[in-house]
Amino acid sequence: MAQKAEGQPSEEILLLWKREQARLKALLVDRDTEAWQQDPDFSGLQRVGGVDVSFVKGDSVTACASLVVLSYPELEVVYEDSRVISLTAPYVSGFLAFREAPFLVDAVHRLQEKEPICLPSIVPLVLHSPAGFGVACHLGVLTGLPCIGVAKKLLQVKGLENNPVHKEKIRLLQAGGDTFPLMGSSGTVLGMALKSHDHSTKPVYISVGHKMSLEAAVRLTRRCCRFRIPEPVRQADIRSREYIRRTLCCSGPPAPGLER
DNA sequence: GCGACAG
DNA sequence: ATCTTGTCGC
Repeated sequence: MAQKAEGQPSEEILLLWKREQARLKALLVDRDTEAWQQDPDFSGLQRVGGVDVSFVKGDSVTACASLVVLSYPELEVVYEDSRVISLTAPYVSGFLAFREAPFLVDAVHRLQEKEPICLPSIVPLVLHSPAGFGVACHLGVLTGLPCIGVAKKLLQVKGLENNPVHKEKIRLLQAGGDTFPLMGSSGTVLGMALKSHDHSTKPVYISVGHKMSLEAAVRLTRRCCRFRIPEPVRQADIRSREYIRRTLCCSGPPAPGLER
């Protein structure tokens, strides 16, 4: 039975989701497992991936999921898989993976059968996610690929708050590469705020995904940044958006400037 | 005057 | 997520 893509999920579904998260969490590997992660320059790493899902304006069901693969360290797109999808689960903060991950897993599987060459051995997948057990962990465990969680905003959970103290820490970040830990109320480090390049006001929030330490995740993310948003995720975002524009152009109000 | 909370 | 223009600065 499919869930509705809008509204709140029933308590029953929510319970199932929590159990599934707990099940997957037991399979999570939060340390470095690949040889290239030990190298200061990540030599040996040849591909990095990015995923994103873009939406149609007044539609909470129709979207476009994109998976891109970039060469490393050049950061040029060498593969793209974009397609229109129909979401079945609603968005619930903390459970984003149940809405988006199934389609991302599909894309990874298509990559594996269509372009096995693209992931010689390792494709670390960069994407958005928070601290805890977000999309990066979820996707990582389900695909077995190393993943990194990258979020544009702080997920306010487990004591994390975008309060004046937090804002002050952001203000104190000097140069690209500077970081500060995201300390949860339990005293655990849930992630890192990273100033992704010299001239960005807002940091990016890095959290462990799968098969990679937080330290390596931050270092690699930093190396994937041409602008504030890591290039793999940025390309996935641009391309999924563009795909929607070209494919579903007849929806929504007329574009500004084209009224007459 | 609205509303704050990954996408 | 999405709706949105110009503008200031490197």
